[in-house]
Amino acid sequence: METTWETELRTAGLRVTRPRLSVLGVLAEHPHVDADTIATAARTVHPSISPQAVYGVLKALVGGGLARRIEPAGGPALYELRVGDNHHHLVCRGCGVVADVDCVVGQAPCLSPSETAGFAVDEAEVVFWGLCADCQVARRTHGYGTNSTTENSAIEEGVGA
Amino acid sequence: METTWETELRTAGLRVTRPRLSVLGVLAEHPHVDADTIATAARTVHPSISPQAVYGVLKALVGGGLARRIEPAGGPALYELRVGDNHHHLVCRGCGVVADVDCVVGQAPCLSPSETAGFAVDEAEVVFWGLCADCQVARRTHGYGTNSTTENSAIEEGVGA
DNA sequence: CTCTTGATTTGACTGGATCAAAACAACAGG
DNA sequence: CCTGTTGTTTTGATCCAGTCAAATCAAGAG
Repeated sequence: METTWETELRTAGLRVTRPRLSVLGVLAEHPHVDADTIATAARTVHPSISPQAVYGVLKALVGGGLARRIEPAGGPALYELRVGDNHHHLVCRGCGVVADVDCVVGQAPCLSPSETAGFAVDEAEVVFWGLCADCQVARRTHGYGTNSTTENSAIEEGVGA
Repeated sequence: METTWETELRTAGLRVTRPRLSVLGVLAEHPHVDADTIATAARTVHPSISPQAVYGVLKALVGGGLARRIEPAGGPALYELRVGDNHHHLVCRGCGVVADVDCVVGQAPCLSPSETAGFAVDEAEVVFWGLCADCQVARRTHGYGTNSTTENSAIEEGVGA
């Protein structure tokens, strides 16, 4: 598998280094994670990696088109490997879990606002806010979100496609 | 005009204070501004207002449903008075200008992802990214975005409805 | 006018992210 | 295989938006 990443890195004109492979490994296992979680997870594979190195790697990956950065309001930025297929996200207000959703209605509608006001639009970003299944249960059970504040990153869930 | 805001504040169960009226005044003139710009502008009317007071006021306004907070990726949070009508935003990658757009296709489509993955969705946030008219010209003229970095807030532009 | 309660001020602090310079490693060429 | 160049990683400092807590102050009820 790593061979694939090596190829992709080279194709993007990036050198193949241990930190980069570690980060790619983490991203492959966890679809939506923040920089800090990536650093922690990557350290199990490559102990000496520093948080700043992770930022550098992520910047390089995003720049090279291997990863995508998403920034849900009110939280740290998350990174994912799914690039190229324009898909959107479901974010849980309770625990911060992010799930993928394929483009809402086919392909085109997402990219055409009624009035562009002179803007040259190149991307439509759609974020659905709500409560994930777990948080709905928690809220009904304990009266108010309980398992919420504890872990609001590092968790992930893949759905679309 | 202030009378209206006084009424709205009271209706929301909030006290009518000078800082609040100042902030509302700024928001009425500038549809999409960040907290810092609001503080600066409000100071022309009420010199002694502190940045933290602005955060407090904004929090109160958002909590009371008088203002809405939007957080475009990569920039500080912006605030606007248009609440209740679900409209979306066009953000310029060059200068950060934000313009309003009415709901893409009528009302409903915005709220139905193809797969909810068990989520109870309550809001669909749509952000269109692109280049505003000015930045398109600037980019074509100077080869690369020029008037960009200088002012990326405090500017605003109203369009939809 | 006075009192209560909520709002503002002041000042310190957090967390995510960026920057710059120095140490280091990938990989092309000999 | 060895060497040099150049892009990466490290280290450490720094920035900015935003938050928190205690003290002061003013809105509005009585």
